[in-house]
Amino acid sequence: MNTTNVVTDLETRQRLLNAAAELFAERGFNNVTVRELCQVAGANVAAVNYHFRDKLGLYKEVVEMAANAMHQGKVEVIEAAEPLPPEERLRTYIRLTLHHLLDPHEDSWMEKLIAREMMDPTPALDLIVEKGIKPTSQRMGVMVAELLGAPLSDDRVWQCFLSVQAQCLFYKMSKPVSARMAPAGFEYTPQVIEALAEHIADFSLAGIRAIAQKTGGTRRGQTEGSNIGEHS
Amino acid sequence: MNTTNVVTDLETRQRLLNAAAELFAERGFNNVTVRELCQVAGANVAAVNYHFRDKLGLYKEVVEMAANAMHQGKVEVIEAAEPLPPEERLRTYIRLTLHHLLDPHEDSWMEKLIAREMMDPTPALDLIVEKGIKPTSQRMGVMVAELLGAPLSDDRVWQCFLSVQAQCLFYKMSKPVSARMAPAGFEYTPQVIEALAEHIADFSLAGIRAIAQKTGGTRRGQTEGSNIGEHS
DNA sequence: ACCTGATTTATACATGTGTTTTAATCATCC
DNA sequence: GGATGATTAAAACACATGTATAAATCAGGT
Repeated sequence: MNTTNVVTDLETRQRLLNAAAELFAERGFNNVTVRELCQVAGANVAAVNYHFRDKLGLYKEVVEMAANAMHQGKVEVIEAAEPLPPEERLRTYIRLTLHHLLDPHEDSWMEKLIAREMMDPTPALDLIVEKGIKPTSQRMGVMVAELLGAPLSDDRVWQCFLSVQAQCLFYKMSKPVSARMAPAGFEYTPQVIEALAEHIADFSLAGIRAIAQKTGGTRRGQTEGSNIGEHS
Repeated sequence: MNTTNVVTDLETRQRLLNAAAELFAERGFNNVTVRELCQVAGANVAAVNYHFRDKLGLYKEVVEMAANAMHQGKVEVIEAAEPLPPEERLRTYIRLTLHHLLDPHEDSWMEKLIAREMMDPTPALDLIVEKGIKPTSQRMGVMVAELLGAPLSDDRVWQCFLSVQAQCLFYKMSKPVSARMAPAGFEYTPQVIEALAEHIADFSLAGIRAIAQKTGGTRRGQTEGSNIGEHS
C-alpha cells in the first residue's frame, strides 16, 4: 500500500492519533487504556506498540499535535484581531478565544489536554510551552502593551494579559462547577458566550486603563517577572 | 484502646486520611495506589478496606474533609474582610485568598483536590459544590453587589465575582507554565504575592466600576445565569 | 487469667493493563 | 505467481493493583 514507504501507513496510525487525542484530552493519560483506545480506533491491541513504540510514545505525538494546533489557533485569532484598532483588537481576541474555548461545537481537545498538563505536568509540558505558548506570547504581549502604553518589558503587560487570559480559561475549566451552581438547563450557547465575552472585554479594558494610569508601585524590568518577548 | 468505641480508632484511620489528602490532591485518585498510600501512612495494605470499605470510600471522606476545610477557609477570609469598607473589603479578600492559594508554606491540598475535581468531575464534586461553595456564595456575592450597586439577582454580580475569582485561581493552576515561562528562579514569595494581589485588586476594582456604570445590554434576572444567593 | 471484640498483619486471589510474541494477511515488485 | 517487506491479528506474558481471607496481636472487662 505504501508508495514511498518512508512514512508509515497513514490509515490506522492516523486513526490512533485521532482517538488518542480525543480520549487523552477527555480523561488523561492514565485513565485511558490501550485496549479502549484501539477499540475506538478500530485497530488491534498491538497497534499502539507497533506504530508508536509505547503508550507514552503515542501520547507524546498527541501532545505535539496539540501544541501545534494550539499555536495555529492562536495565530489565527491574533491575525484576525491585529488589523483592528487597539480596543477592538482586544475585544475580538477575547470573543474569538472564548468561542473557541466554550462553543460546544468546537471540541477543543487541545486545550483540554493542555489544561490537564498544566495540572499534572509531565515532560510533555515543556513541548507545549515551547511550541504552543512561547512563539505567540510576544504578539499577545504587544497587543496589551499598546493598550497599556508601556513597553513589553514592563511587568504590568504580562500581568494584564494573564488577567484577561485567566478570565477566558476559567469559564472553560469551571464548567462542571458552573453547571452545578446554575439552576436548570445550563449551556454555553453562542449568545451566552457573546455576553460573557462582552463582560470580560468591558471588565478588562477598564482594568487595563486603570493599571495604565497608575504610577509608582512596583515596576521592575525583565529581571524577575517573565521573559515575554524573548521567545526562543 | 478505645474508651468509647463508638468512633473507631483514631490512630491509623487518621494517618490514612492525612496521607490520602496529600496524595490524592497531588496526583489524583487513579494515580495513587492503595499500597503506596498505606506505606506513607505506616499501615497495612488491608487498612484502607478495613477502615473505609473501599479506596473510593477513603476518597469520599477526603473530599468531605476538603469541602469542609474549603468552607471554613472561605468563612475566615470573608469575616476578615467583611467589616472593612467595600473597596478595602475586596482588596483584602483578594490578598488573603491569593496568599492562601500561592504561599508555598500553606500546602492548600484542598484546592488542589478541588481543582482536580473540576477538571475530572466525579460524584464527589456534588459534595464540594454543596458544602464548600454554595454556602458562602451568597456572602461573596453581596460583597461584589455592594461594589456594583446592583441587586444580587443581577447577572453582572456573579460575572464580576467570577472575573475576580478567575484571576486568583489562575495563578495557582498555571504555576507549572509560569515556571517554564519565567527566566530563572521563579517563586511565589510573599512579596510577589502581594504585588500580584495589588494588581488583581486594581484591575478588578476598575473593571467592576466600569461594569457598574455601563447601562443597557443584556441584563436578565435570575432566569438563566446563576442561582447565587439561593444556597440550599 | 481468660474471654471478647477490635485491629493489624501476611498472604492469596482476581482482574486489568502495557507489552511481547508468533503467525497470518496484505500490497508491491521481479 | 511467488518472493518480500510491511502491517495486522490473536494469544500469551508479566506485572501492578484493589480486594478478600484467615490467622495473629492487642486492649479492656470480668
